[in-house]
Amino acid sequence: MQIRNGLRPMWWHGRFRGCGYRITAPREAILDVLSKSDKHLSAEDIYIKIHTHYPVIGLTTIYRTLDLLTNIGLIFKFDFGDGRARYELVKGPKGKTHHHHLICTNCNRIIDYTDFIDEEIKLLEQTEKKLLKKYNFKSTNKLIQFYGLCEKCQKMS
Amino acid sequence: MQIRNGLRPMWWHGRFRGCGYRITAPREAILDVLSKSDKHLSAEDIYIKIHTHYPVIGLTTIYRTLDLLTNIGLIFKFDFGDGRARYELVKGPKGKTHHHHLICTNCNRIIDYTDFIDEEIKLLEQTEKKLLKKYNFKSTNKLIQFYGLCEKCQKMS
DNA sequence: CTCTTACTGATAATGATTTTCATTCTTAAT
DNA sequence: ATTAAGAATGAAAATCATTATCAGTAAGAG
Ligand SMILES: [Mn+2]
Ligand SMILES: [Mn+2]
Ligand SMILES: [Zn+2]
Ligand SMILES: [Zn+2]
Repeated sequence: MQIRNGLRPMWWHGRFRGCGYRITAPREAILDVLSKSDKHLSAEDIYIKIHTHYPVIGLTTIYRTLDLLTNIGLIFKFDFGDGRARYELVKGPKGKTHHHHLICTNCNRIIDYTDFIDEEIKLLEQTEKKLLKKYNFKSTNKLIQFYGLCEKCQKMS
Repeated sequence: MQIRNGLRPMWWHGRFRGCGYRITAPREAILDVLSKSDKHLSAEDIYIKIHTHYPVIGLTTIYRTLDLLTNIGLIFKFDFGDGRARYELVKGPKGKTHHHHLICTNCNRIIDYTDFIDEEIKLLEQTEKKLLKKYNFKSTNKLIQFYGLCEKCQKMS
């Protein structure tokens, strides 16, 4: 397959080894695509990006790998309501982890927003504690999304 | 078809007429099922419930009607990540509108929670305003969900 | 009651994701 | 470096929720 661009271990190799997973060309390629994009890519998006360079890698493997990466917590899987899952590296280049999404219900544009998050996070963590007490529900993830119209789509309506 | 249980106009008839929609037996049946359940029903759930009594109504119509009801704002459509959409009347019997969801990622149980919402809503509305200013994004809906393990599933792990 | 056309349901189509299974490749052990 | 075990892969077929088609039905305005 010969995709490896050098044998230097990448930052995620350790995590993989620790879980008993093998490091393979498709996995390298997929993580590479994800880490070089700031978009919210679907499985097919990734497939197409990789396919131009390495036609060998199949869509099945993309799905399997994305599942794996989601499970070990390296990527987030989102559903923005357009019928296909979208994926995003948990840590962007600068380690910015927490952000939420604005979703235009007209053109499906996704806007990341990281502002005003501190208060949100604080409140949500409080809430999590209360939920644990009252419902015995141990929350591990929280999801916040705003649906509406983006600037462009407001003008057209 | 003859499902109408009486000719008395229901609370939602006005809304329907106003939008130019017709009042039909399948629509009555679907709204009836939804208003008598406190669960989060999928299209098929509803189909099965109705089908025992009125085998005439097809799944296609269920989907179409749920779409319609979602669009005119009578019901909410949710995706809890199990591959099928789930629906819920916007107003419960007592008019309780705002609530969010705890989702067990192990057994898929959904817990409604209405506690601690006031602060949340307040914060979110603040945030909405800020988002409008900064991104010119006009939010119409917000979604909050907590993912984690319910009481039962914590014990088993 | 009649007419227009919104609504319906059977059926087929779609399209994202999963399953299957024979083959290939990673990697730990020799 | 060689080898052996089994994890990972990809082509193809299968799933399965949702949507599109289309000819027939019925709501409801006049
Ligand atoms: Mn994002
Ligand atoms: Mn609910
Ligand atoms: Zn838009
Ligand atoms: Zn559970």
